[in-house]
Amino acid sequence: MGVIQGAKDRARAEVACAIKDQARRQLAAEGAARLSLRAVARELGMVSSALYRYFPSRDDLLTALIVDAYNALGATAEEAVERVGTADWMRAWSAVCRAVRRWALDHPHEYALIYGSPVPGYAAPQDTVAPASRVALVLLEVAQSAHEAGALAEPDVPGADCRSVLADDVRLLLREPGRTLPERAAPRLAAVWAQLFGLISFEVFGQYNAVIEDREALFEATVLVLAHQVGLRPTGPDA
Amino acid sequence: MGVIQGAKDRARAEVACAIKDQARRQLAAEGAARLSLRAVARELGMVSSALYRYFPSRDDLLTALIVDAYNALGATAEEAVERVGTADWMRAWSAVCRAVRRWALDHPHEYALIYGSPVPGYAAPQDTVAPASRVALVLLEVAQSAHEAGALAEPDVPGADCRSVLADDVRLLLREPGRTLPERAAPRLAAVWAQLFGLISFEVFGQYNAVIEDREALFEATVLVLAHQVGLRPTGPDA
DNA sequence: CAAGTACGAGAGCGGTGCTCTCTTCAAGAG
DNA sequence: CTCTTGAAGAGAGCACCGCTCTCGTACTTG
Repeated sequence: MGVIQGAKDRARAEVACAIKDQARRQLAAEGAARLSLRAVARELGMVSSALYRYFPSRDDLLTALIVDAYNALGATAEEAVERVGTADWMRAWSAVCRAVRRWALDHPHEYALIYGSPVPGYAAPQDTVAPASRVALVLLEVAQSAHEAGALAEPDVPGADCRSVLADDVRLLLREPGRTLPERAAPRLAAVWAQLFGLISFEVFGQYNAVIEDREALFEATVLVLAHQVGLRPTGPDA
Repeated sequence: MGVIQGAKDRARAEVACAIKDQARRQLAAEGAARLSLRAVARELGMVSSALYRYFPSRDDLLTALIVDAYNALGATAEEAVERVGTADWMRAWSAVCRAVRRWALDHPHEYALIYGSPVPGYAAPQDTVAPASRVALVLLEVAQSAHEAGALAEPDVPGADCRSVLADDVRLLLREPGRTLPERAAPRLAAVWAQLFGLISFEVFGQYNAVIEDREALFEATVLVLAHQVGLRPTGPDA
C-alpha cells in the first residue's frame, strides 16, 4: 500500500473511530466507570466479541480515549494562544487558562478521565505522555515569549526557587534550539501548571459546591496570581 | 437502651467496621474501580447478600469510605497544627501542607477516592461536606491566627481580590464568634486551597512523572509561595 | 413463654469483560 | 483465473459482578 492506504485499512480505521465515538458518547453520558464494551457494541449493532478486533481490552479503549482527550484539550490550548498571539503575554496566559477551564467544564467526564484518578493500572502508558504535555508546552511558550521580551521577573518569595528538581527529559527540552528560558524558571512553571489544574479540578469535581459561588470571577483573579507567580508581569503599553 | 448501646447494636457496628476495614484494604490494594462487594464478603467469610444488611449498595459502602478518608485526612491536618501551634503561623502552614501531602502519598487510593474523579453519581452526598471541609478549616485557622497578630498582608497582585464569590454558608461561617478574618481574604484562601491539592494530585496521580524529579523540594518551595499568596508573611523573631 | 425481628445462607437474574471456535469473504500470489 | 491466506464478525460460554428474593434460625422483647 502506498501513501493512500487501501480500502481495507481505511475501513478498519473508520470502524475503530466509530467505536471511539460511541464510547465517548457513553463516557460523556455516564462517566468512565459505567462505560461498557458490550453497550458500545450493542449501540453499533455489532456483537461484543467483534470489538476485540479493534481494542484488545477495555483498558486499551480507555487509553485511546485518554489520548484523544489530552489531544483535544491540547489543541484547545494551542488554538487559544494562536488566536491572541504571544506579543501580549498576559493576555495569552489568561486566554490559555480560560480555554482549558472552558474545555474542562464542557467535557467534565473526559476531563475526569485525564486529570482525575488514573483508572487503569497505576502507570500511564507511554503514548499518553506526549499528548499530556501539550498544555504545559503552551504555557511554556507564553513564558518563553515574555522572557524574550525581558519581562520574566524573578519570584518575590524568598526560597521559591529550587535546583535540580527537573527530570532529565525536561532539562533536555529546555535546551532545544529556540528555547531560552532559564532552567530555574521551569520549576515555578511546573508548580503553577499543577495549581492551575487544581483550581479547575475543584470546580469540575464539585469541591467548590456551597463554598464558592462566582467561580469564574475567582478563576480569573487567580489566573493573574498564577501568571505573577511564573514571573509574568503586565504587558507594557507597546504590546 | 441507654448511653451504652446494647450488645446487638455493638455487634452490628463491629461487623460494619470490619466490612469497611476489609474494603479499605482492597481499596488500598486495587483501587476503587476494582473494589468488589463479593470479594469483601468472601474475605470476611460471609455470603455477599449478607453484606447488604449493612450497606444498601456498593455506592453506600464507597460513600462510607469517602467519609472516613476525609476524616482521616482532616484529623491528620488537625494533629499537625496542634503539634506545632499557630503562634508561628508560617511553620504551622508548612506543617499542615506537609502532613496533607504525606497522607496523600501514603494513601494514594484513598486520596484518589476523595480528590480524584467523583465515582458515584455526580453530587456528593450531604454527609460528606462536613468531613471534606476539615482541612480547609485548618488552613483557615492558621490564616486567622496570623490575622490576629496583624500579619495577614494584602495581596500584591492587582485585581487578585474579588467580591461576592463566596457562598452564603461560608459567609455565615466567617461571621461566627471568634472568627475575625476579613471576608475578602476568603477567596484567596479558597483558591490556594485548590492549588495545594492540585500540587498534591499531580504528584499522586503521576502527572509529574518524567517531569519533576525532586517533588518534595518543589512542594516545600511552592507551599511558601502559597502562604505568601494567602497573605502570610514570615513570622517575626518574637514567635 | 410466645411473638416478632434482625441476620445469614442460598439460589437466581441480568449484566459485565474476555476467550474460543466457526463461518464467511475479500485481497493477494501463483 | 484459481487458490490460499488472513482478517472480520457471529455466537456460545466462562467467571465474575451488583443486587434481589426467599427461607430457616437465633435472639430480643413484650
